[in-house]
Amino acid sequence: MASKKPTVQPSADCPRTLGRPRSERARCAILNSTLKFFESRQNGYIDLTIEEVAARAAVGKATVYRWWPNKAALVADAFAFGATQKLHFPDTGSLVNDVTQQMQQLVKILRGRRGHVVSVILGAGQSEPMLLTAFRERFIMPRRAEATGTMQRGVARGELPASVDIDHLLDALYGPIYFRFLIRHKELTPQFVESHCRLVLQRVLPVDKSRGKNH
Amino acid sequence: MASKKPTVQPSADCPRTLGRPRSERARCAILNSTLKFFESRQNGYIDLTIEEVAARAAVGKATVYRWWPNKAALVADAFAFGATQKLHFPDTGSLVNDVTQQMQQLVKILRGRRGHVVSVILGAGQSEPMLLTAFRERFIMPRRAEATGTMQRGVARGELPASVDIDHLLDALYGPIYFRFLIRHKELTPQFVESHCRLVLQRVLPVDKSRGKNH
Amino acid sequence: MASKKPTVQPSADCPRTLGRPRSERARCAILNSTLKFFESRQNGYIDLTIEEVAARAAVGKATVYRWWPNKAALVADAFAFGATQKLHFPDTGSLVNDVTQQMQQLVKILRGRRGHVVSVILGAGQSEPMLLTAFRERFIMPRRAEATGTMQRGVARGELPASVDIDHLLDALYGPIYFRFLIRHKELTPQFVESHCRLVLQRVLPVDKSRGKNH
Amino acid sequence: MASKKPTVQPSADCPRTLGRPRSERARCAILNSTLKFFESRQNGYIDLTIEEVAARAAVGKATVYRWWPNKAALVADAFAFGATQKLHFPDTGSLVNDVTQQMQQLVKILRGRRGHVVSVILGAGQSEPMLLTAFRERFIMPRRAEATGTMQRGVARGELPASVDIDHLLDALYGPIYFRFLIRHKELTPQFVESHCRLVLQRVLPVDKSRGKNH
DNA sequence: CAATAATCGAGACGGTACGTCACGTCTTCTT
DNA sequence: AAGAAGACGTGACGTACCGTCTCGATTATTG
Repeated sequence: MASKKPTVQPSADCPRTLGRPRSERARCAILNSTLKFFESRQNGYIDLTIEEVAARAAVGKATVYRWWPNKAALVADAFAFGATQKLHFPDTGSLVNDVTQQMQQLVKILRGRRGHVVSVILGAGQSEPMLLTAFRERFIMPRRAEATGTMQRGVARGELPASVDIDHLLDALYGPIYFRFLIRHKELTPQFVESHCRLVLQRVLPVDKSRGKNH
Repeated sequence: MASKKPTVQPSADCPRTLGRPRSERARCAILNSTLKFFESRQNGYIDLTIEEVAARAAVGKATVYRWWPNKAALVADAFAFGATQKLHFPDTGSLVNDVTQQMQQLVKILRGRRGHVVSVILGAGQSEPMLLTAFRERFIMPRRAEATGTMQRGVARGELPASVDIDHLLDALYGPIYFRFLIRHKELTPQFVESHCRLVLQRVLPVDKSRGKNH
Repeated sequence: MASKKPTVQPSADCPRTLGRPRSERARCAILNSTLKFFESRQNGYIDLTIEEVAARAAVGKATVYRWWPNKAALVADAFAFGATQKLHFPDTGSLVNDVTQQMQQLVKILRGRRGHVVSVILGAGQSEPMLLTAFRERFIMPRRAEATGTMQRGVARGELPASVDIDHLLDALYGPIYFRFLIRHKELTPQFVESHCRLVLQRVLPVDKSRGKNH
Repeated sequence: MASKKPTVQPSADCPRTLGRPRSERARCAILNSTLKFFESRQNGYIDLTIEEVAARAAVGKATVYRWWPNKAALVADAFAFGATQKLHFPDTGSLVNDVTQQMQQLVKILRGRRGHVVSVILGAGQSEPMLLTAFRERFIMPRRAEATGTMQRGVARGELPASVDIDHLLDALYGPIYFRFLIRHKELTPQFVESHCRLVLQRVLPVDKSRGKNH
């Protein structure tokens, strides 16, 4: 579907010159009104209406449809627009420390205002492949790439065996976080994060150095 | 919430004798038509229309609304109605075996027809607390209770330390499964299940027998 | 349409014996609840609901349908059931007096509680021939027959010419009453009745005796 | 009642410039489809369905509700929209002639296609004050105003006494027409009109010239 | 500077599904 | 057999949003 509606800025080869230029005010107002809707908690993807988004942004409905083909695209863009940039891995020299600290940051986000947007997107994404893909590409994957770097540093330092399956390890680390976040059967506390990091990494660490190696 | 609309069977204190009794045919037709809708894959919770459910079940719309207050309740009931009963833990004498086998069954379900219903419910549940609660109570929790039993057998057998946090352990086991199931960043293969079980359950024993004690 | 549902009481030749006899209580309750509905003023035929009639009469809906084929029949019966019997022509020896007195009684009814039922029936009757016919046969015609008698007495007394068209005369007398009653453009006062009787009868009376005949 | 839904054309104080303008095509299609429904005879006000009106006009249901608050308003407007304009009093120099001719026109309309609309409106109007009022203001009253003019000419010409109660006289003239039209107990023939006009207007003159004065 | 062109706000349009209500029928048990 | 209770399939109700379509007004570039 080569849509005529450019979600991103016009590419350089397209003149993009005639007529009134797109209103930046409108764009921001729309994205913000979308974010605001979710951040109030309680409301879900289904309850989000373009009609209301437009009204709250003091924008014509057509202006929304001109730039976003559907609700999913709008929500994905809104999320990216407001995405927290400050979610990074430190480099303290200790794998466990690095991972734990980053996961604590993640959990803080998930439990905060912005967290609701994440669950809404993941939820709606189950019925809207586009939305899920967008979330994966824009949120999960970049962080995963960085996490891979952290793991490789761990391997280099000898904290992890060279044979470790990093993808598996990341799922083992983050899976239970999202599990509790999405199923809500138990609270997602910092204590849980702490203890979970230890649980998983303890299993992949080479045998405790203090006890001596096995060979 | 003392709703007038009893989704469950009438409690004993209600005479339940006056008037025409509820049609069992209608009830089944409605639930089946709901299930069928999701099992076709592709369609999401938003696309499910009470109007269509009623029509496909050859039932009046009002009959649906008489017994289910909203779409979420209907879907939850439909899921429970068709819920796979054959998802149980064997008792092979080996914790790893028991858990692995049950998780393989679970993954088979998640990857099959019924799996789509699960993702739809979990997805919609992010915006409909009632739906999520229903799914948790009816699907997750019963299995979790059984799993707890299996773990306790493991403790009794000495495969797990008495101090183990079973809730945490279950999240460590199942979280990554659901993570891959919901985020879809990597395929949810039997190999992954196998290897993940090993990862989490290995070295849980207070002392790995094959390596001998340290003192 | 030889309906199985007898609106009138069973004829004598029908045994009418098997099973539980029709409940007189139910019949009265239904008719009364129907009348009561209209007498509150404000509510119209369209707003009358069999559901509500049954509920207010503490009667099963089916019991209403068993005895009355439709709303029109029910309303017609209810009207007949509660029909004022005290609408008769006096015989004072003076045509003008007789007619005036009866018309004043009629107007009193039309302006009272029961009047609303009349307008409702006439109104609904415009779209339900059966209802209009019922009202005509049960209310208009009997009175008209009596009026015809009064007129004939007038002819006998020499108050009216023998050539008078009684049907026309009655329409000239009652038409304007119902006109004001139904169109509501002017109030239907006793003064109007008084003056209208004089207007019409003055035109059909033989030339005023006090002035003597012309030849 | 300062309704937001303007049934009439926008008043001058309203800019009426923003947004897409109201579709004249839709307005006409709706009114015509309403009229057509009644002109088929047989069907009554109750049977008229907004759903069907909209469908037959190839118009969204919401468009009907946007401009007319209820069925009554729609029917009233439809009637006004198609209202016969050619119902006027001639000025032949003779009161009896003028009135007779106009009443014959009226009766022709009442007995024709459009007559059914009139009876439907008057009927439904008995339960819907708004509808009755609309009919009175738009149909009855304008004609009555004109009739008053005709009567006043009669007074000027000496055909009527200056003291005549014109309202009463008009009711005496038109009441019986509508009486027969609504009760349907006798046919509404041109002969009846002819003879009724004569009845009411004869001897209205203070002194019948043809017979000479009495003193 | 005027013409051109795309966007803006506003809001009406033809639709679809909503959740409710009453219809007239039915099925049960009770009287 | 008739009663009350109340669930049934049906279909219209009036509402809310959908995504599209005019409008007049605005804001840039181009001739």
